[in-house]
Amino acid sequence: MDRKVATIQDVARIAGVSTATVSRTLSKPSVVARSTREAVLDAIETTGYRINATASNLRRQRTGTVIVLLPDIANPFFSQILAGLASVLTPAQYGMLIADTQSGPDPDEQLAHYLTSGQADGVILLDGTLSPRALDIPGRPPVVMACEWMDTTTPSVRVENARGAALAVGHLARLGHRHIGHVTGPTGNVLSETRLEGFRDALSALGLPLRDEWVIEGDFSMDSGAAAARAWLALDSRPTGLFLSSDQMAVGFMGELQRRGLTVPSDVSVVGFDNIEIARHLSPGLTTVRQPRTRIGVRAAEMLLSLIDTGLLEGPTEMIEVEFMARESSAAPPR
Amino acid sequence: MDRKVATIQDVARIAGVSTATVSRTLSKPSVVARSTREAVLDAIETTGYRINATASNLRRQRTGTVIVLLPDIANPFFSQILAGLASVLTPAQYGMLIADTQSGPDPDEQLAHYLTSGQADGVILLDGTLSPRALDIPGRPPVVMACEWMDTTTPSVRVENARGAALAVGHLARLGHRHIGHVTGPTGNVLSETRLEGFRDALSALGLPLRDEWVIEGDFSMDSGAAAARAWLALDSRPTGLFLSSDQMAVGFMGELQRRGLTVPSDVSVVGFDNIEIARHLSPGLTTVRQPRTRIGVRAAEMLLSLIDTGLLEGPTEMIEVEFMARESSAAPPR
DNA sequence: TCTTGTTCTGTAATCGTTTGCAGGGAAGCG
DNA sequence: CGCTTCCCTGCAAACGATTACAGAACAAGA
Repeated sequence: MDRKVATIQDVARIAGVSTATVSRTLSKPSVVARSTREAVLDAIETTGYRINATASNLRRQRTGTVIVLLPDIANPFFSQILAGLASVLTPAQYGMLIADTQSGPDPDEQLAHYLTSGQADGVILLDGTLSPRALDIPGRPPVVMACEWMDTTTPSVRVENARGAALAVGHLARLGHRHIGHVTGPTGNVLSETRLEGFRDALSALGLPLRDEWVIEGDFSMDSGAAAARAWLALDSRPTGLFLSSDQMAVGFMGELQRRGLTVPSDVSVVGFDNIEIARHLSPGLTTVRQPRTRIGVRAAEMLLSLIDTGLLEGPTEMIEVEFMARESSAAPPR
Repeated sequence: MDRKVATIQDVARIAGVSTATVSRTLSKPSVVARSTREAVLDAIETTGYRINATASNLRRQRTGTVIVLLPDIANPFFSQILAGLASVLTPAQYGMLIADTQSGPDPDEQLAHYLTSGQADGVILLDGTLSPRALDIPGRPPVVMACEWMDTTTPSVRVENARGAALAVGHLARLGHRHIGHVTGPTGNVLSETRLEGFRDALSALGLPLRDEWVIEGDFSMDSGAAAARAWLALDSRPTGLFLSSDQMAVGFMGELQRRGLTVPSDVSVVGFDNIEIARHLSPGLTTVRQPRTRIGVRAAEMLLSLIDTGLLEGPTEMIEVEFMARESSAAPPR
């Protein structure tokens, strides 16, 4: 009976045609005569034939797979980007192979492995800390970076990080804050650097003071946000408004302050970055800069597909707009 | 030069042996003579040869891929399970293909598609709402369910959901609560049902009353938690302690109450389920039931690999322990 | 010397598709 | 009626590996 899965040969035999015709019926139906096409489709129906992707890929010299390399699968920030990627790749018949750069030994090595192994038609790279030299492989499949980036030549999808920082600073300034601080992401990360720069530029454009001790180092995590809260408390002169480079840090920051009996925004105004889902469910709701993460994924996937199919691209980098979300965690400074 | 990627033929030619020998050098080195082995390895080195996975898989009638089917990629709850899966599958040379059951049209159809398409050597199923009939496919690859489950025959990894509920109820009762309510997950979901049942059983075991209106329907999301807060506020007689079937709902619940000026745990004690990262960063810290999600992923992957390799399994289901985490969101009821 | 066994290697078939090429037949045209 | 053109279809060669089988070389034992 069904002891074996049907192959194209079985279909061909039953339909009384050659395997070539069956294949063509599936790939370009327009070139086969209507009557044969129907016979073939009937035979496919009765046999329950499903095309063997491995064989097809071997013959067509492709893999039907794109690899998504991210620094940390467990970080929920990426899950929505994955959703965006999947929404484009799945309909285009590409599978998404997910790999974690942190789990293996050497991340650069791992990238090189995937680029040379021929296991993928393309790579989506979400980790900007790899070295650009790792991409120096002749004949490698196309690579698109998303969120983070490494250089100006590799195609990438980014958000307006500097503008987001400026929006945050402008908002705090408009509320009356003159002493504004910042909690950064990890050093060396392009996002951290770009947002910090945007923060600095916005301050000086507004003629506001910037003290070194008002820039507290974090690493995007909730824990580092809680640590930043303790650092802020320990300051002699505390900024009244704070822009944190990620919502996760803002959550940790506010939580730590509240557990110590302080109140946001009465004691300090807080602005985050990302607009993760929880931002509007917190109390107070977290003022933040929205990054359309699904859209980032969608655009990155579209760019990659275009590179795979045509090898061409309109522009090397695509900039995605951010949007400011004012909520209750920011208010006028205490007098 | 490097215009083409080297094949096993190139290696064979350079090493002066047949392709069979090259293949053997790679798969079982012990059967080839030491001198030839070294010559082959040298040739591999100079050509930069990498085995073509597609061709190898075609010949060996496997795919080197397992498919992970989950209800919603964007849900951060799953990302840590994915991390656990990856930590086992990647070292075992399996790729992880991620697919979303909600994105496509008919989830059952989608599962059937993956089971018959021969695109995977195994399937990890994280969605228990599919119909068990969808697994009724002769010769299908092995399937392991994780977190949720559908029947007693399909291998699965679960946590002690009923016990978790009992721990939550016991904790509240010990604090002095006599009126305890519950916010459920979506109806039809096994986790919702099992936790609800555990909740009911625990109440009656303790001789505590259960009113129907104290069971509020949710769907695991933060939004539904906020909605539950409004429903709780609208009750004539409100339970003083509440067990919510997910931390996300607890977050939404507490946030909504706090924004309306109420205080947790003074006005109501809250216990969640999952112990997501944010639980300990909230203010007050969220009392909850910990599910070791990485471990769930690890065990599910190990079971699947064992099924793929040997077709055997020790037991059909594996139960993972939960752990109660008392924090500040629960306290003695208001007098 | 002949037989037997061991160890290593090569030949060639095979996995299930896709696709360039060529041929058969019908239709159109002069 | 002959020639060209156009559809449609089949033949057969790939794609790049794995592996059953057989054969070669050599050593050891009788």
